[in-house]
Amino acid sequence: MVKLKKDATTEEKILAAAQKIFVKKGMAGARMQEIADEAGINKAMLHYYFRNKEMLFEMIFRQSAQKLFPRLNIIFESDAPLFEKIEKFVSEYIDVIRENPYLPMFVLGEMNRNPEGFYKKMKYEFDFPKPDRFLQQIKKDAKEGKIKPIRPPQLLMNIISGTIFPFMARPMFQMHIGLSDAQFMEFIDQRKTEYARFIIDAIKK
Amino acid sequence: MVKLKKDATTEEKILAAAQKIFVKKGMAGARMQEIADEAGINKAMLHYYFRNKEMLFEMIFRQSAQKLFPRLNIIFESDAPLFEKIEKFVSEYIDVIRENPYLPMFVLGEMNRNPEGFYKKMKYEFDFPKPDRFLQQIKKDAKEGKIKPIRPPQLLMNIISGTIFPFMARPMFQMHIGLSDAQFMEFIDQRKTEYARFIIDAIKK
DNA sequence: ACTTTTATTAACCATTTGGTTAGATAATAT
DNA sequence: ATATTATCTAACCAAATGGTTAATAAAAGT
Repeated sequence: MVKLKKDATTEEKILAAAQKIFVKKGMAGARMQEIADEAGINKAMLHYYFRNKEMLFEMIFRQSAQKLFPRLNIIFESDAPLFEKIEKFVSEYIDVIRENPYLPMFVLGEMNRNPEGFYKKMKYEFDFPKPDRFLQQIKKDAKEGKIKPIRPPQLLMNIISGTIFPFMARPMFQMHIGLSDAQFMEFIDQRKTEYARFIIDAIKK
Repeated sequence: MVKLKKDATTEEKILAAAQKIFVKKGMAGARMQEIADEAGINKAMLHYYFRNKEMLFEMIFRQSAQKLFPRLNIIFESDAPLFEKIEKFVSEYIDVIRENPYLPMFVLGEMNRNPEGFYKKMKYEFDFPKPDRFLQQIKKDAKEGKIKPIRPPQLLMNIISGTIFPFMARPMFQMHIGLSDAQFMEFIDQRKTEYARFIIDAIKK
């Protein structure tokens, strides 16, 4: 319907439109015609530039995963002390998602529907966040008594859950507690600092 | 394909099959024919018992939400002390989801795709969990200095995130850390007790 | 017994949807 | 200028898909 970027190349317009539609409706719910309309071009162009729906989808999925994951590594791989890393992770990652609030539901949802498919592809194709070092750090700090004993994967899961989940549960949460969009954003803003402190409080001695 | 309950009524068979297919593939991805096959009946029966796809879907969605939410109230409304409530919530709710691991993604996903639609319907149609009392309890305990100061909705979100999210991120997580299904279940089992303790550690003085 | 209602099926229908094609137009090279 | 290649469109096509129908079998009333 509404095309945003006027002077973008056709290919870019398609990708932008496809991103929007796929992310909102998923692979199964997205319609090629709708993507074409959104991009303001003829449907045949989609096939001209990207062979078929599946390939276009894969493009978008990869692009989405690229937006979502690589930044993790920057934090995971840094050699800051644990608490600082946690603070950085929560704050920065919330920012990332706030700019693309539908990405987590899209990526995890599609992954859920077709786990094997992605397993093979993704792992080798781009730098997937590798939390090994981060896990090691937790293990070490726990052993040295810097933090309470905790299983590293559990802590990692805790951190990520509290960061990502609020966006996935957003409609439910807003409807439930009765929050406006602005109030939800305020809630998220508080979270940027408070959730890291929460985590740290849970593990510090 | 494989029908499980032999002596179930046709209507039950349809609901069971529809549940399975809808929850796995979502409204858009589910095919009426596939549901019929799964139930081992003629496709026309679906329309005989449930008018059309949308109504069948709504049936399943409601049924799913019923499985997922009402138990929350039992815990929310109880008058146990906070820490006990948290322990109970995490443990019991993980059990609920473990029996229906795809429900959260299904319910939240569909809700995301069509927020307005559900807003109107659900709120009045069945007892939606009302965390008011629980939030009040947190507020009171914080004010009385029983726990560290924390905004009640933030704490609520933390509890729920860590309980539900692991199931939604399961494929990603397993692929990522390299866990077998058995190992993931073990991970979840640990979580039943450890996550409540984690939360409590974060808020206790 | 037989009439009526309920349950079930196979075949069919209309629309949607992903995808193709033949041809036009614009850009680029020679 | 002319040939060649890349970009784009309208019309079309075949398969998939939600939904219907007419006929039949089974159950329930009478």
